[in-house]
Amino acid sequence: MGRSLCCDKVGLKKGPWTPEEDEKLLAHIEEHGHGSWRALPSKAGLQRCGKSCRLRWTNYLQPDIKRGKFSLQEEQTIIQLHALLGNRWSAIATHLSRRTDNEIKNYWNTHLKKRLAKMGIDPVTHKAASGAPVGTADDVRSAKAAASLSHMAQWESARLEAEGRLARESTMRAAASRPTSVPLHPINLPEPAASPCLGLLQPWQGAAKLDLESPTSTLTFIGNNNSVSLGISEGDPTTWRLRGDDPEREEDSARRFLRQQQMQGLEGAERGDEHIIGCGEEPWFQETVGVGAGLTDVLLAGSGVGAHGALECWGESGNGQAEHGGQVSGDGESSSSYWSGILGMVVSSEPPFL
DNA sequence: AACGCTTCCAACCGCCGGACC
DNA sequence: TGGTCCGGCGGTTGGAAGCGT
Repeated sequence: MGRSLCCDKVGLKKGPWTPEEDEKLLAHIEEHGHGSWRALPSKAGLQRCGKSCRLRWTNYLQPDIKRGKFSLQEEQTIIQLHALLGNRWSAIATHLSRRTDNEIKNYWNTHLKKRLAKMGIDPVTHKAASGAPVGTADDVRSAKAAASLSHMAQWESARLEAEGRLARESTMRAAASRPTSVPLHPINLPEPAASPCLGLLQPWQGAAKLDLESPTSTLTFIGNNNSVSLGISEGDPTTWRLRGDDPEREEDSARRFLRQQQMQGLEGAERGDEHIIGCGEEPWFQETVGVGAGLTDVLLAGSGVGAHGALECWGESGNGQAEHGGQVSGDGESSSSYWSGILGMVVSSEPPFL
C-alpha cells in the first residue's frame, strides 16, 4: 500500500524511555486521555512516534499494571491457555488480571517454554517430543478429545474477543458520560471482576430469534432456561447449543464462532452430534454436560483455585498453600508432579468436557 | 579483574484488520 | 470499491545485567 511508517520521520527518538519522557506522557494522558496516538507525541511535547507512546503506556506506565514475579497460578493459567489458544498473547492476557500481553509473551519465551522443552514437551504442541500425545488412552478417544478441545478453544477464542469488545465499548460509554476533562483512557478502571465472564454483563431474560448473514446459518435463542440453539448449515443435523447469561454476548460470540466453523468446514465436528458450549459458571453446564466447569473454569480450577483432587498435583503443599513455580521447578519430585499436573490438565486424553 | 557467554525484557518492526473517506 | 489511516498484535532484537571461568 506504500503508506509511510509511523516512525520513519527523521528526528524521532528511539530506544529506552527516560524518566522525563515518562513523566510527560503520563501527565498528558492523565490530563487529556490519549486520544489519537498519532497526534499525541506533538501535543505532549515528545519526540516519539505514536506507536512508541502507546506501547510505553500499555506495557509500562498504566497505573493498574501488575509487575514482578508471576505466581504459580498465573504460570499454570498461561500454560493451559497457551495449549488451547497458541501464541494469542492478548487473549491469554485477558485471563491474567493486570498482566500485559508483552509481559506474558516474554515470560513464556524466557521461562515457561524452556521449562517445557527441558521436560521433553514440545512447547508448541504441548505434546511429548516424540510426537505422541502425553497420556495412554486409545487413539480414537484422543482424537475425539482433541476435536472437542479444539472446539472449546475456538469458542473461548470467540468469547474472549467478544468480551474484549464489550469491555471496550462499556469503557467508552462510561468515559463518554464523564465530563470532558476526565481522561478517556481507563486509567482509573475498577478492579476486574473475579469471574472470567465479565461482571458488567447483566443477566438476560426472555427469548430472541435472529438470522445470521450467512444463508446457511441460523441462530435461534430458544428462550427456555436461557438456552441457545445453533444450526450450522442447512441440512446439517449438527446442533450447537449455547447457554449464556447475556444475549448480546452470546449473539456476537455465536456469530464469530459460526463463521470460524464455516470457514474451517466444521473440522473435527461430527455431523449429527449435539455439542454444548458456553461459560462454565452456571449450574446448568454442570448438569447438562456432566462436568464441573467450562473451559475457563477448567483452567482456573486446574490452577488449584479452590479445587483439589486432580488438582493436587499442581504443586500444592500440605497446608494448602500453593508453592511458587520457581521453587517447584528446581525440585525433582514436586517439579515432576507440578508439570505432570499441567500436562494432565492440558492434554488429557479424557477431558472432562467430552 | 577481565573476559565471554547466557539470560532477560523493554522496545522496535512489520503485518493485519477495521474504520473511514 | 479501493485507498488510506490507525490501533493492535505477535515476532524479533539490542543491550543491560548476571554468571561462570
